[in-house]
Amino acid sequence: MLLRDRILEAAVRVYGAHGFRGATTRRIAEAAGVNEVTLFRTFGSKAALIDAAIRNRTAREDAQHLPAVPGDVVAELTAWAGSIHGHMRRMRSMIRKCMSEMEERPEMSGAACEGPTWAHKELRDYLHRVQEAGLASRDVDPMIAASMLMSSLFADAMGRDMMPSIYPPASSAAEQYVRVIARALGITVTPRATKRPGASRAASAPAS
Amino acid sequence: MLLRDRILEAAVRVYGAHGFRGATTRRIAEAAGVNEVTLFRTFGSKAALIDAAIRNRTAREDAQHLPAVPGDVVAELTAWAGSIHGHMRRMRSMIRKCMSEMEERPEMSGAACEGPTWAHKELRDYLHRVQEAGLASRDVDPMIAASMLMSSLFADAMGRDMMPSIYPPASSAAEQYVRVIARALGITVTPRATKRPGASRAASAPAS
DNA sequence: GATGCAAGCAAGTATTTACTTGCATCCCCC
DNA sequence: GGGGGATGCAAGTAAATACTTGCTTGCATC
Repeated sequence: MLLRDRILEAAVRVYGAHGFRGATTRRIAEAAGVNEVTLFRTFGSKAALIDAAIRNRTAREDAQHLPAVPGDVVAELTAWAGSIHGHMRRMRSMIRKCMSEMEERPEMSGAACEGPTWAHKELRDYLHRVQEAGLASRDVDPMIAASMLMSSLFADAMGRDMMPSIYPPASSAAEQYVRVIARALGITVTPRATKRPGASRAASAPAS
Repeated sequence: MLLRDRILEAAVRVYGAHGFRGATTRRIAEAAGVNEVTLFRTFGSKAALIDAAIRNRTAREDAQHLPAVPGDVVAELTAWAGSIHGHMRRMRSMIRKCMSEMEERPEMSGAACEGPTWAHKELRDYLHRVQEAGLASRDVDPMIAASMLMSSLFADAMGRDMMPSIYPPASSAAEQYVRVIARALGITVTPRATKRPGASRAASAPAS
């Protein structure tokens, strides 16, 4: 059934661009290259269609795991954070709409919360294992550290479009966040390989 | 002119609850206790009204400053972060809507970016002064540290409603974020005064 | 070729929305 | 007391929206 998937994909695209109220059945039908009546025949109502579209999108998250026994913590975290960051950035339009409509339509936007909640737990548990292995100080609550790294990735993915000046370059953002968290945890971090020597320390002096 | 302000306040309230498309002139008029026609006579159009309402709200931000010469860094940052966090939390509904509609109506939602951008700069410059004063390691880029603290406050304020389990209790959140950042910067932090002794280290072990 | 199902197409319905018009009413200032 | 400006009220308009109905067309299976 190819047509159903095409409609779902078009719906999530239009929803991401215009939100629930802005995602008119006309627009979705046009985006899917399908007659408007087909939407109602296949999904019953606009709400059911968009609900299915969001669920369909959030379902196929390829959940990436952190290693059960920590090795090179900074490298492992950087890879993981980079993938989470990329995922959030790809879904940013939809996530923004879901967040903004959570209060009005909790049953459909709620699915978007499961991903971050799961990822936070994954990260928190990993950091706990790192502490247990004696690789990090026990003075920092892993739950807080996990929250902060997740928050950094999240806010970066959401805000980079609107306020590019307050975030590091996208290519190295995840790594830099991980390194700060690692420092807080007392994990020894090797100095960054920067293109221009000396750029790593006090890189951004105040402009004014 | 009391009536104009009453309309603006009602408009921003309805906008925060329902977004641009959901903020119908009927709803705004009802919330303001005013005839619908008055909206058009006073502001011309719905778009102009909501634009004015958002600008009016974001304008009266009482900008809190960090001290020009750093003293007790953790205490100063905690106070500042707490105020920013409170502010973000009070405006969270409106911020969510602005973020989600930024792509569709950049001219009106754009005003919401100025606050965070300014706060980030304030924080980054402060951290730079802390480094210059020899109170913190120079190995961490102040811009990254500022981003991460701002991100933590922001994501907390936005996400706490939907995912309360992944954030620390609201009363101590700002302080905890500040302490982690301080650790990363190599600032000596005094151990937290917790209600139950021992709760500060390894406070949240994995549940499963 | 007949049958049945899935999809397109055209048209229509009831509701909502932004916005307008015309008139009555109130209140402040002179 | 009278005039003017601001506000309320009733009604209406044009457009958009979700959703329905009736019919045609294509296609695959028997």
